[in-house]
Amino acid sequence: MEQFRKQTEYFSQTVDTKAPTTGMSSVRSIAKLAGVSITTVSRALNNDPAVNPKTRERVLAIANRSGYVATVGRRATTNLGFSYTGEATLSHPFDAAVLDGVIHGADEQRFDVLLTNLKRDKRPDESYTQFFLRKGIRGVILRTMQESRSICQAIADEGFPMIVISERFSSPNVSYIDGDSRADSVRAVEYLIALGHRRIAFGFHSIPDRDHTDRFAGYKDALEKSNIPFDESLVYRQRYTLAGGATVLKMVMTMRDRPTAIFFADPLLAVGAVKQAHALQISIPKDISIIGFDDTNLRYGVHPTLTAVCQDAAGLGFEAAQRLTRMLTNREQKTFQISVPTFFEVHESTGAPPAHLVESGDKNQSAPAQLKSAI
Amino acid sequence: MEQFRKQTEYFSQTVDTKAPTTGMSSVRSIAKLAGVSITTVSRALNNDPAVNPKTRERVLAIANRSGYVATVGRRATTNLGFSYTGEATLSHPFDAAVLDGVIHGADEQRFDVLLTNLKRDKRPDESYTQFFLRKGIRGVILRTMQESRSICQAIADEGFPMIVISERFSSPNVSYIDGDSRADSVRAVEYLIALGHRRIAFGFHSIPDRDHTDRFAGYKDALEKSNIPFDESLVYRQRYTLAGGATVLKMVMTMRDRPTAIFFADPLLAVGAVKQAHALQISIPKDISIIGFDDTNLRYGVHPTLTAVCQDAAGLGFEAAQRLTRMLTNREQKTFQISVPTFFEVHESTGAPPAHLVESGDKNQSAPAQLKSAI
DNA sequence: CTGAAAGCGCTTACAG
DNA sequence: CTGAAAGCGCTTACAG
Repeated sequence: MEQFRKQTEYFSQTVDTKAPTTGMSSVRSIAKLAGVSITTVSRALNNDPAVNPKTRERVLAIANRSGYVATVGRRATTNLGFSYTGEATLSHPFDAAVLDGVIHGADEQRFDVLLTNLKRDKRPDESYTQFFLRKGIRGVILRTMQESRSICQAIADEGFPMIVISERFSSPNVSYIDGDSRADSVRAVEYLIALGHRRIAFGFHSIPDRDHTDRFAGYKDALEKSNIPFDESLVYRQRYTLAGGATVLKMVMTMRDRPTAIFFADPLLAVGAVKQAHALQISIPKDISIIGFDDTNLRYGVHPTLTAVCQDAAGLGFEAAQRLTRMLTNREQKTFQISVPTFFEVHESTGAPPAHLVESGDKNQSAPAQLKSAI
Repeated sequence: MEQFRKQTEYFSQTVDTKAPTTGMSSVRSIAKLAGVSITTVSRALNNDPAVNPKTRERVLAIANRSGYVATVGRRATTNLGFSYTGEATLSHPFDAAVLDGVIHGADEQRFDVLLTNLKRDKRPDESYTQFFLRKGIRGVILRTMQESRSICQAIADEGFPMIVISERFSSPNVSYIDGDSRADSVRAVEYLIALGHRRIAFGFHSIPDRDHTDRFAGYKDALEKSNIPFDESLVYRQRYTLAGGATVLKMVMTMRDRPTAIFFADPLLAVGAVKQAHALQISIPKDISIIGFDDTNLRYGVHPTLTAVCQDAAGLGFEAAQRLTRMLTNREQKTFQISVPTFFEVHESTGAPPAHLVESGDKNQSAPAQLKSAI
């Protein structure tokens, strides 16, 4: 498929951690390597509480390293897992696009995609490896949030083949692929500043994740670089819905000394704000400029077409699935840490601020000192 | 989840075809029932060409009837399949919403959802039952198009647990759940007629499926009921994209004797048309009325909010998955044939036609005789 | 085209 | 907490 061609990688590092193993892994081969009986291997794989924790750990580590695979009948499974470490957010366009990409990325090596619920099904006493083996999953693609990042780390530590989508990890053993939106967030806000905006609101969703944290940081960076004091009252946290975006717009427009531009870190918020502006007969960009974020092509669905920081969510899913399944097929173990830069597109939702709202004097002048001290 | 509460069924019939079976099904129990050895059962399940086709068929039928389930290790699989009989269209909002519903519907009975590619993986010589067993799938939810409907029939004929989403079948052994949009399509077009519209265009996507065929039929019904001659030149087939909708709008607006309203059978087409209208500074509904179709909540994402025929795609997926997994858990076999009516919502994209484009004379008068004879 | 029997991979009483 | 051995469910030469 055209849309899933390989992306150029700008910030990519690949670490070989193990040579490919040879031969098929079985309870027998694991038993030999672990120096235990096949009985113990079976028990360890099935989480029999009788097994010594140390033994269990050793067996599972060898199982992962040797590429042990559950069988349906006598055949090796070909399931690629797709799991959330926290709440599933599949109704969000980002996730729908990622999954679409994952399915196509799994195509080449003829893997099927199994959607599993870690939260629902993982027994508290079993390891992640045991859980995935039980589901016939050979490798897993993970979606995570800040508060459940440790689960990704734990899965990687067990040595189970995995890759996280849209988070970053400093531990070299955790594979991930993410879109790096911070630089373009800076660029987006600087673009607004260059157009003459000084009071710029920021809207993001209320679930803490790395993407939104990055974009928030980019927003603050840009303000700081232009000596515009950061104003907490211009920051809006909302649920990622159209209603959330509409709320931000309504609040912004009714503020005293209102902002002349809004940068949204979430596609649905941006679309909801545009919609609300139409309803209130507020003209974009004449009355207010809006920059959105777009994981797919929602920016083209509204009028005016949104100036937006964009990433190809389907591409991230495709890349993750293709790399992981190739790794599984070639029986090798690598770690991928890939950051794909976003791109910034200027369309029609941004322009100069309304004349009557611009402070008099030099546009490049920094905000007055009393504003700074107010923070 | 609030959004996945059980829907009221208006047109539902449930047919009991078999009493629940008792005990676990195995090669041994199937062998006994089929009067063959376990060797032959194993061969039949694995599609060994040596097996007599009649024997194979008998064995597979018994396997389905007795609820034979592949095992991972020694455990029964809990995979609910989600498959397309033709091209996958997961990037469409309808499919994304359906899948979201399926996942939540599978939750109650703790099933996982396995996305498989029939086209890619089914070997030409194996039966559907064999294919699904090989994947560890216990029941399958199918998405289909007109030209691959026969695959759904074939799967049902084999006796494999299944349910089709969004098609209808007359054979009593094929389970389905669909949204019935014909009546509301009539209502939508009649609403336009009541507002004074006479030249009403129809836009739908180019992939022949039952939903769109229904809506087209509803469109024609409504015209006929009001004695408005059907005009093929007002029918637009487009790919289900924003660009497709934009094209329809541009073509409609440049027609001689142009339509004053458009009824779209696809959400993306409708959104694309609204967007294009803004770009051309065409006012909705002052210059043209638009009625869309909405599987999710896209109608709220554009301005003006779209008057639309709506269905809850996620609800269809939820219902299908919940019924199928309950059936599998209770080891019973039933057929479901359920039609959930759509609903028609009047919002802001519809109004009276522009005065200068309305034919003089009584609005309720039928079209001139010479137009009728032109068909 | 079919089956009895050996075999494979895994699990599970039983024994220690 | 562990293992030898029996057993389970399925597959696969081998024989006919």
